[in-house]
Amino acid sequence: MYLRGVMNQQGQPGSAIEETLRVVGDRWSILLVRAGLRGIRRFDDFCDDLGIARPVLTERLRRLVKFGIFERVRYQDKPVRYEYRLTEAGLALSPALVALVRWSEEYSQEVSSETTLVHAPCGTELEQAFWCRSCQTTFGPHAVKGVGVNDES
Amino acid sequence: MYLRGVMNQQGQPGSAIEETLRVVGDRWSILLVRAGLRGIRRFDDFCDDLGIARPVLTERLRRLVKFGIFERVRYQDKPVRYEYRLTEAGLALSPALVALVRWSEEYSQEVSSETTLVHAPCGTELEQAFWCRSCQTTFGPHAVKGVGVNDES
DNA sequence: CTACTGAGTTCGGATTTCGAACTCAGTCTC
DNA sequence: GAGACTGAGTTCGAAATCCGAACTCAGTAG
Repeated sequence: MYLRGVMNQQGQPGSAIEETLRVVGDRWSILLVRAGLRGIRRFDDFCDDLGIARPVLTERLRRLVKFGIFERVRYQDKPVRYEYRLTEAGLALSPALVALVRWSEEYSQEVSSETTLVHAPCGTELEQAFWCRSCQTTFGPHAVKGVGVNDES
Repeated sequence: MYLRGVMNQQGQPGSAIEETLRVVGDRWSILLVRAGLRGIRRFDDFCDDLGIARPVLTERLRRLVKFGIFERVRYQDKPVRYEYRLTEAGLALSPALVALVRWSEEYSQEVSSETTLVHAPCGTELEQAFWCRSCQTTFGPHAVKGVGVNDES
């Protein structure tokens, strides 16, 4: 097989997505982002909502803050209290989340097969597509070059 | 099939995405899917490409097979050899992957900001959008109802 | 004075991950 | 036909993570 410029062994850069998954690719981080999108901001609320262990939550939030996905905001002074809010970068993870939710709905028979993701203004179930500004068209994953979907085969 | 029966700690069913992340939400699984999309199929190639430890790869592949994302295919008899191919469900994870790659490129500090994802026919950098069949429009994450993106704010 | 809140820390034990070396059947090279 | 090689794993002990439960610390409320 041919490796195209991706060195991932020791301390090498690795591709962008590998770094990203090193930050966000654990069992909790994406769930934390989702909780953030649902409006959860406080330590104890994350804890209760996800059932994550406190020390792990502490460490995870610290890391997500460090990588600019959440920010730690003082929201009260008397007893000093902080909460965690998604940054713009954190919000920008929502397409990935939506894709995961859609996949979950389609391939996990389990439980409600009710559609949970809709276009807010009209209530229609949403589709996810790629958009080409030049061509003014939408297209599916097979016309994407770069993840390797269409490399060789 | 697929994800039926995945429980969280307390034995509760949990929402669809929680189950999904329980299967796919670790440091390696998504990278394995990506490697699969890039055409990698053999045990040793996954190993070399990702630098994943062999015992972990064994366990991870077994799980992904169990949940219908990869299938284990005998491709040779003389010495019996198996390889791992993405199933349809596995391929269907590509939108999530693409979303992550795009996010990585845009927000991940470090490394080249060269565009790696393009619309194959024309070479334009792709955008990712949601598509409403009823309205015949694309829209961004803020018009999505269901992940909580539009709760308050 | 006591109880409670919120955001953490500390603890010891259980689980997961790691790299390196080993296995095992068959095949290729000399 | 002896030795090296291949591919798909296992086995090992050490190191890193994860866990729940209990504790801390500042301030507030009764």
